[in-house]
Amino acid sequence: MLSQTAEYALRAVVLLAEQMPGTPARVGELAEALDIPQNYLSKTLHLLALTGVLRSARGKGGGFMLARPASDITLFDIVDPFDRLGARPACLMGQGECSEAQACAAHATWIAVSQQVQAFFLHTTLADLAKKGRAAIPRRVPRAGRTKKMVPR
Amino acid sequence: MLSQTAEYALRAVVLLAEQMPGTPARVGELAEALDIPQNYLSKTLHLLALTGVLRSARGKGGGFMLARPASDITLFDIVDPFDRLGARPACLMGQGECSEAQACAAHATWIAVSQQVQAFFLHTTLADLAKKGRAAIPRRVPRAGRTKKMVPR
DNA sequence: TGATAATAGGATATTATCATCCGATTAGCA
DNA sequence: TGCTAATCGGATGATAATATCCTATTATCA
Repeated sequence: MLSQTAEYALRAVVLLAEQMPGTPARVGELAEALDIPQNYLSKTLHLLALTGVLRSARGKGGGFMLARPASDITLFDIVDPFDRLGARPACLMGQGECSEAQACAAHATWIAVSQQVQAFFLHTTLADLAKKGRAAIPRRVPRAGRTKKMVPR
Repeated sequence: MLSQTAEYALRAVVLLAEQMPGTPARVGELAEALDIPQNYLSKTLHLLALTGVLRSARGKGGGFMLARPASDITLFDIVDPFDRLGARPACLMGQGECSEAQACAAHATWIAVSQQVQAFFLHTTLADLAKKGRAAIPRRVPRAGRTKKMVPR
């Protein structure tokens, strides 16, 4: 669902959200705690600093920290610089076949599903992720239906 | 959302579904019509033949055709050999942090959203895609649990 | 039976993503 | 001011996804 890079970013930022506010965390610490290559994480977080999600401080006592309260940072903010979730093509099939103008029968359904995914990222905040424990939301699981066994890649 | 390969497969199979039943279509035709590299499409469709979605015939008059009625082929059947949509990890963040045992507040919501995506692929058939025009039925997708709050960016 | 038309499929090239290396830059502190 | 700790960021390497090439195999038809 998410690229490796976006997932790294997400995990690191969640960890940052648990940090004492005002105190930056070093990339080395984060990288070790999350088992992520340090130099890679460094660049990833640097990009988030450029987009305004994080603040970075160089030099002794430096590191990364949230640029604003966790409740003001959405998953979209964190993930979008790496995987662009917005601006997704209207149809599953890319350029082909099915468009707003002449939609296939599944078009409306797909749009609805796809927008729920987007809404999830747009509306879920870092603060939501940080809160542990059973969520208030009841778990309603639609049935999975048949699953055919397929040839592995 | 889908890999290039899966998208190619989907578009090609949709085209196959519009073919006269019983008459195979050549890869060359499909590839040209869809602007897909021919040899690449050949292998892609071959895999779908192995999984039983298509039937292939070699030699003169050969080609690919659906192995069963379009209404019996789900999008999952077509896409799963390339992108495994099933068996997706429980949480966005992969190994970390948030699991069934100790879920973050967004966990249940994410699961619900993610399962709607799966349900879409499992329950939408090729016949649905082939039908043009405004859909009669958006096939009733249960609504995701409301997320907590909306933060304007 | 030979010519031709098609898929089958291994080997290989190309490209994008993921990851590492290492020097440059910046800030704090003695 | 110089030492040290940290990010910055360009260059490069590794790996996986995407695409191409070429030959083998198979089926049809004259």
